Amino acid sequence: MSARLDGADPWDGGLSSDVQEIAQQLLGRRLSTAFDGVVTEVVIVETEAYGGADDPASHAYRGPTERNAAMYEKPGTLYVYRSYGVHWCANVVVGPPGRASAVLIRGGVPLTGHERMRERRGRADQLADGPGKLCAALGITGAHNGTSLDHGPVRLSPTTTGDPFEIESGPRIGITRAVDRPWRFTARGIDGSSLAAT
DNA sequence: CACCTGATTGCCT
DNA sequence: GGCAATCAGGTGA
Repeated sequence: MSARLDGADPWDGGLSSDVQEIAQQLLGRRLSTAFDGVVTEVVIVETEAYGGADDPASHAYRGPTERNAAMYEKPGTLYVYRSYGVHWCANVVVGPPGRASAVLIRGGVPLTGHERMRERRGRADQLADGPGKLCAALGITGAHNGTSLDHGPVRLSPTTTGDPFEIESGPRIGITRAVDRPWRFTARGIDGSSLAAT
């Protein structure tokens, strides 16, 4: 399996209705923040697709709530929620509006701002290899929930790094409902070694 | 209102 | 591998 964006807006047209497709297309793209004048950036290497009312594992399965409100916003909106009362997890809302499907960003490879990310994580390794770790490394918090990934404080690049990779799929992690759906996607072949480091 | 669970992480044995 | 941390949402009395 392979995925290319070819410059097309991944949230437009028919693609928007297929959250699994988008989840795979987000692999290899860059997620970045620039707080206090310091840019931190990772390459997305692991994602999970979550549907709306049709997905028992989705936060939107039981309809709109105060927490999941951002999921009902337009595609390209950032949905951040608190996990286990401790961590933050970031999702990319995908279309169409009102469907409330989103892609959880589960892991990334550090690309820019390693020093700042090490400070935020309090350690030098495993900076972004988990949804909570990734948010911590980039400084993403609930304050950014509902912001635009196109114009907001948290940005998602429209293209991939260009590095070749293969996509592996498997069951989603940490859920108890709809565990049979293989909606977790991992980019195999991206380890950061060939990516520019700063 | 009380209780339970969870799209996790990191420290402990 | 086990388990505590820590809290909002969901469930039920």
